Amino acid sequence: MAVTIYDVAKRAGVGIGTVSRVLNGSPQVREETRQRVLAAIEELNYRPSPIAQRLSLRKTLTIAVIAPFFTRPAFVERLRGVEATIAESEYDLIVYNVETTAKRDACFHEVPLSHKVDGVLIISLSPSDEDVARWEAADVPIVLIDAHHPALSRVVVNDMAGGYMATQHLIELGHRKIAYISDPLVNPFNFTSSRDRYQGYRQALADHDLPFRPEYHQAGEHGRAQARALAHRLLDLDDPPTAIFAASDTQAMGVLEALRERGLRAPDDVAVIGYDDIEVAEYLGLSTIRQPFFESGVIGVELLLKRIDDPAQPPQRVELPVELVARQTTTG
Amino acid sequence: MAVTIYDVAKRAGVGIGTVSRVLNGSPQVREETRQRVLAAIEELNYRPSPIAQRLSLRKTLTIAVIAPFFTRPAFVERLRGVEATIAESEYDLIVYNVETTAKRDACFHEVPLSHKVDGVLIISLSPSDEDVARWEAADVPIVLIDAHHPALSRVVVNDMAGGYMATQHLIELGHRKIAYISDPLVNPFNFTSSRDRYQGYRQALADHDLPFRPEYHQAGEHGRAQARALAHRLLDLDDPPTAIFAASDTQAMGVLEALRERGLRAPDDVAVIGYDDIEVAEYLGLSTIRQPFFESGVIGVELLLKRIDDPAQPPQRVELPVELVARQTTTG
DNA sequence: TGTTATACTGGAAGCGCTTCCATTTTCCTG
DNA sequence: CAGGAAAATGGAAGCGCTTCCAGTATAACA
Repeated sequence: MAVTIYDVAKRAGVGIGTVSRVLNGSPQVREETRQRVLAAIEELNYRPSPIAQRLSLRKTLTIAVIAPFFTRPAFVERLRGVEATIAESEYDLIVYNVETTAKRDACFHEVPLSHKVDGVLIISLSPSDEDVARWEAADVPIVLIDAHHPALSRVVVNDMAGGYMATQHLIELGHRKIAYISDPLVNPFNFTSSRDRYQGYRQALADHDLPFRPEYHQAGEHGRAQARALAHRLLDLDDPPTAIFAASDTQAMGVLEALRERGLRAPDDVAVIGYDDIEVAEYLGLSTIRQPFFESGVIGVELLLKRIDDPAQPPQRVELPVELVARQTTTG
Repeated sequence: MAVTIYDVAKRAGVGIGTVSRVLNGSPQVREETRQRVLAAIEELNYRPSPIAQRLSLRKTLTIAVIAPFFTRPAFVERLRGVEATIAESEYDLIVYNVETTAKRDACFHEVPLSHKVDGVLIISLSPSDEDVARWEAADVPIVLIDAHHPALSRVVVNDMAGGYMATQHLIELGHRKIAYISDPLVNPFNFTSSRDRYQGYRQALADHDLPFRPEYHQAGEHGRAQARALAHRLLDLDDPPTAIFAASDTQAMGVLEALRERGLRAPDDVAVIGYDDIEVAEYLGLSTIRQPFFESGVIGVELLLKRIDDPAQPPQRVELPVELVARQTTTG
């Protein structure tokens, strides 16, 4: 049915070994023979079967990415970086979107052991020791992006520094009553960013001799609506904060919404800073902490491909910088 | 190295045919034998090699999606629908992100002929007759989402109706001077939505005996910043419009930005309606036309899988409804 | 011219499955 | 308990490649 290497060989009057050699650019083919084979390939419009190649090579030439892509805008940017880098390699990219812990567990269990991929990229989901042990037995290279495990290669940003930076920015603007709105510090997905940013927030307060007030930390499910409710709770306090640091821009939008509902304005009444610098942040004039999403995807893939080529590589940790982007919601 | 079907067969004291039969749930295996095989699989922690299965079955069990995913928020929603549906099937999903016409052409040329996939989903990119002819020769099922070609199955929304609906909404609110901001009607990616919505816009004007004024249609590259510039141009007109219909919410945001820069307010000074109902539209109080992105992805996959199972299926066209979402930027 | 090193080439074996066909086992029936 | 139909099973062939090894052509040299 489909054209195979045998058809090409017959047409070119050579053996299949020779065809294979020209396909793979082996130098040990006489130029004249190569041309003949190339002509036959062209005439038959032949494309080698990737499946057969993979079986023979004992490589899948594909890598998987497991991520909660679509629940948060930032993941899309990371995926762009991943796709762009994979596209330049000989690998295919297969994607698994995780929106529930059940799906995460299923992916964690099945994907690395499925013989479907040569490596796995995991975004924003930190595996347990048990997961990692299971994977090591299977000998599948794994790289984390925006997630943590000491035994695995990973590319991260310093969320603690980011939290510190955001808080310090507010302090430098003269604020003393600074609240923090985030996801639950402990959550089923084991997202660590809210926790790390919280550490930075606490540290910045401490370094500037500001007291930490438990009621100034409000945590709830991720989302604009939830953050809005948390902001209202903060503003209802007897001694409400004059500045709010939200653990993501999405949440910061909820905060802005709450302010608007009360006829309050940022930064005059309450300063607001978010985290991520998603697309709309600029439009909203939202101050934020920018992290290099696209680049994290690129580097994650690079680490993974390197690991696949040389499994002896020790796990590597790459830390990317974050950057303060001061806009109107803090500086007016 | 890896555990193969032979290892399982030996361990269970059966032939490989029998192991294959239990793997594939064939009924013609004695229960006792089945249990023995299952036990061996368990003990050896065996997983069949998908590559070998695929070679033997002569199916790739994977489908590709080609899309300009990341340049516009709406695509992400569609991708979610695609992924969710694929995840429930036995297929893998491999993704190609298209951000340039060169990449699009490369994907259009290579992907369907590559023997890598059993079917292809194309989002928002309309192929040429030549493309389609080439694909038909290769006999690869193709389904379009939000794109058009008479010979291919596709799931679309009625963009003309959407454009009509948006315009009529503005007319019903009393507006007579209604402008339209869109992508170029003819563009390298051959996106058709701006064009179709334009038709609807024109038709609604005509049906209500309103003149079409060429200067009220401003087209430019997609993007908030570009739309902002176009809006300024409209507002600089001697007789500026009192309402602006933007062909996407992203562009509507640019319009709102321009208004803000002039100290104008929506809807009092200028009413604004967008298209898509992306996430932030609600936050902004932006009136818009909602289309079922997620569902379009789901249905696209369903059409494709049906087509793969039965290649005799004639091409099908599924039209999804659009819906007016009236918010503050038109109704105050 | 013969000899030998070197450059090319053909094709069998093997990758890990599915499936078909032949063979063996089990189960009825009389 | 024999005989035959039905159920269960084993394993060869084949999917389309790569690669290794053996063999053949070519070139270089004496």
